[in-house]
Amino acid sequence: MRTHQCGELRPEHIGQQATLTGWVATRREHGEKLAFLDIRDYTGVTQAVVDNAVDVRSEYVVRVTGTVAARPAENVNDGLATGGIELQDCVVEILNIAEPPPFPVNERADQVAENTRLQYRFIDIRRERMQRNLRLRAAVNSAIRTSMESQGFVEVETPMLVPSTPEGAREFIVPSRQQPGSFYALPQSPQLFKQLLMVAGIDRYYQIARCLRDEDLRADRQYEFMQLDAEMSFVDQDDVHTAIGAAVLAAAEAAGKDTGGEIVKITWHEAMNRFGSDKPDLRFGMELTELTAVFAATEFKAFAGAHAIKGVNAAGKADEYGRNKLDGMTDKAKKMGAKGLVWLKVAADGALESPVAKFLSESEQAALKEALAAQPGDLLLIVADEWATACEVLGTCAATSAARLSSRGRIATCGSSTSRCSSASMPSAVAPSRRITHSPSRTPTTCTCSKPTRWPCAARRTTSCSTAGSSAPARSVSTSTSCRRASSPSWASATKRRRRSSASSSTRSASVPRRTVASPSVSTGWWPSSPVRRTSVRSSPSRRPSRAWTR
RNA sequence: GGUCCCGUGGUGAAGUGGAGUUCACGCCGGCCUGUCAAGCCGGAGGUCGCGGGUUCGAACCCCGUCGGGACCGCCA
Repeated sequence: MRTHQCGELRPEHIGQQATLTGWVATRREHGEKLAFLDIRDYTGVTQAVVDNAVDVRSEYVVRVTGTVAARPAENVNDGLATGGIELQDCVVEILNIAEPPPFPVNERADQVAENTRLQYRFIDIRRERMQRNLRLRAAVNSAIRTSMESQGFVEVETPMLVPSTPEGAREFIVPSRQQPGSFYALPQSPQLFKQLLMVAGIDRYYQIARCLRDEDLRADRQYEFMQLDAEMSFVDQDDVHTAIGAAVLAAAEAAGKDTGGEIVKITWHEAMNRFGSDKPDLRFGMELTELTAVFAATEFKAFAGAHAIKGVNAAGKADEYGRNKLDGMTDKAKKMGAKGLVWLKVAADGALESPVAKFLSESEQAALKEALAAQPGDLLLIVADEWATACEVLGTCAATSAARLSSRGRIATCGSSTSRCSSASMPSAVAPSRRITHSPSRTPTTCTCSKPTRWPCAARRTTSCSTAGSSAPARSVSTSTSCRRASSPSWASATKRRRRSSASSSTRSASVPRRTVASPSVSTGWWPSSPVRRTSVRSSPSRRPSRAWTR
């Protein structure tokens, strides 16, 4: 059908006959006879010079046979990988005609409403960027698999149709045809099964698992996402870090990132202490400074007797932050549980400008400036509170102002890790075109895709380590590869939730009224599933009111 | 469940009470033999989401409704 692909031909092919297949990306006509056609496939475009009248339009699918020729020196296109050559004496065969596309099949489509792009997904994916994203995703997944397998992990797929699992999120449910009134749940994560695998002696399990959570959407949140899920037997914490770290590095390298070959380890305590966050962004250095000693003997009531006093220097930000912004930041700090937020601006003469400056002695002001390495134009932020509160609040302030800098390009961020990437995958999360009423007359097959799958930007790493009850000592890790929100619950709160959740799971699993009648034989692999009669879609009744699913 | 924002040719935008809905890209036709987002000339394409109201007059204001989006609640 073809001898080469559209991004393949180079000057070394000059003189050869070549046949290309692809889509007509653009057509530039000169008179009745001469036309330049850009033929596109996923590898790139090649210019074909057609000097016989052929009526081809945008997005026609064609096969072009011609001779690879050097372009005249003045017509070489350096912006194109194939720009040194062109196909001449072409015979064009139209394989399929096409209507004009509803939006341009190039980077301009980034401006087009997402719903329109989703409606014509087959056109959208023709675009270079979308092709690249899909292939990037495949490369990352492949690198993860290779890494995990080289470390002795066994890929095991767990079922999609399962009984309800006791986790925090609402589950998608699937009605049972055989047993009306009973439902399967779609897994929020493969949590339960992997521990059984450890008990069963698999030793090392992994899976790039699809997780489904029926929670309300956000711009960067989706109904379904993928997560690297793993479980290991007979290991300690370092073994887990090493194994998963290798996979994360492999994934980053597959994405073309320079990793330095190492993941820096710091303890949670150190992360909180230095950055006020359990997910610190090490790209900017706004570290928190311990100021408790500076104000040990202070008469300023807000500082006296505080468990911890932490400060951060937002260098050069004094002018940027007016009273309004500072008040807003103070409000935010209070909402986070702090008693207040002290700010001080360093004036040109080095004096501290602040509502509270008069309460601080000369020596305290001097020590403060020294501790924070304050220079004129700097904005100093201080929180005196419980240690955790002080750290967390200041960490948030620092991250906010750093993000503000980043968005203005004043901090170099590593590309895609902060920018929102366009959707790369097929629209996997299908949403009903209108509200599902769960009436028998309306079936989900009428659904249209309304929500894209947005694929990894900042991969949020949720690393959970838990030992599996009566099994061999095991460690589990889930590394989410989807864009969950950066403001998602902290490690501490997540842990609390997990404990609550798992505490309820033991009682819950007994209290869920499972049907013991002959279960439909669902061959999802190795685990027999059976539908469960549901009166609540919530898996954790202690946290939310039951909700009848009978509407 | 809540708050806010947006619906104008195929696409993206402008127009916020009064002249003929405007512009760019795309599309169709003509001219054009070295373009590469080709160029020049001409043309077609609109229920201004829908319904009601206010007004001499509504794309514009009000009410309702449908659709979309952002955020909060929610979400390992």
